[in-house]
Amino acid sequence: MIHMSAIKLEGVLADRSAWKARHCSIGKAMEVVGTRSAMLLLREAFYGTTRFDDFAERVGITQAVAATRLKELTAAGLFEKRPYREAGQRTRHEYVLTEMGLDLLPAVLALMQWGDKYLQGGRGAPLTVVEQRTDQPVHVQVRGSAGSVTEPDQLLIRPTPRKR
Amino acid sequence: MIHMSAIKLEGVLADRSAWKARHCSIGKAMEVVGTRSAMLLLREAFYGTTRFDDFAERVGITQAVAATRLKELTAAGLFEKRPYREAGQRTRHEYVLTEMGLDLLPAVLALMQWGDKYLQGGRGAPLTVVEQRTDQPVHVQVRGSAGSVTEPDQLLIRPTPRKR
DNA sequence: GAGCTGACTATGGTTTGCGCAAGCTAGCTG
DNA sequence: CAGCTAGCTTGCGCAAACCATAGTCAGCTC
Repeated sequence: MIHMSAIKLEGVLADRSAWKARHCSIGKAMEVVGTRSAMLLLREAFYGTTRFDDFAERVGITQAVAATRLKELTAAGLFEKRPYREAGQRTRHEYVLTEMGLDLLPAVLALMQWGDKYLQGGRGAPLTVVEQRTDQPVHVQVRGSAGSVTEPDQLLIRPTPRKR
Repeated sequence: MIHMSAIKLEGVLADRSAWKARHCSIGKAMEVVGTRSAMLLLREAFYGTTRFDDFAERVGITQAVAATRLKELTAAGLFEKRPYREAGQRTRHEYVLTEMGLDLLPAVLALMQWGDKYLQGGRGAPLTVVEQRTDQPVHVQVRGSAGSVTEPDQLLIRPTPRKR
């Protein structure tokens, strides 16, 4: 099984041994959401959970970890901690996803899709994500703005042109 | 900024407090690639790196970590370790992505895209990924098989129907 | 057969992630 | 005003992730 499908590198990047990926977004992203607990808290938030105890209980982590992680994620801007009050109840707090948090959905679904395919021991996905309008399963795809799905060997990386 | 965009849950899933996500693919995926070093090794592999020393050097991790991680990822099936020989050289080994490893590209690019948007302090993406054919930037998107991009609030999760 | 090189392994130490168990506090209910 | 409950915090201990430095080993070149 031979795969010569490395992404092509352009310009100054062409000689991989001549540059270092110092400001790599992947690395930075992993420092924010690179733990199991963080990803699972995000999953829970996508499923609609907003309260502290529910997060800890449903993710299956201790409250100590939940507190630490939620604090970090809130500080990073993925969650917003908001006070709210139900009728006749005292004021409480809920953790709500911000736009920044919501924007991680493709990454989370991509991981889920991959896990469904390779880590479920042939049983396939336990859960199916569908589009309500069409009732068809959704997929996470790499696409060019033009339209169709882009294969890995059709990709090219270049330094982002800097204005001014 | 109010976001009521939790994914909808169907059938037995509707009452979130009544079920546990026990075989969650996201959790399983994070146990395989949930470290910074693993993700960065994958990045390097996508950039075309195949040799041990290059991996360690270019990712910026120690050889000890590189060895451990590459061993794990190979055991998990994301890399294949292959002997090869260049003319007049002795036999060496290279680490090549398998299909399983390649299939993580959408997840890695999704993380990169998110990091580009939120973690580069307004500077934007250091690198741009384009489609060769059209020379247009690519995006990772959640799509229904029908065609267009699916918004988070248009998603619905149900238990996968089991055959037999 | 001395030296080089690629691919590791070994040792020792710090930091982070996580679990278990317990305690604490503000504000509502009885 | 005692008790309950949501939302935490604290203390302890283990294991995993990571770093730095140094050493090993096999097979080629000279």
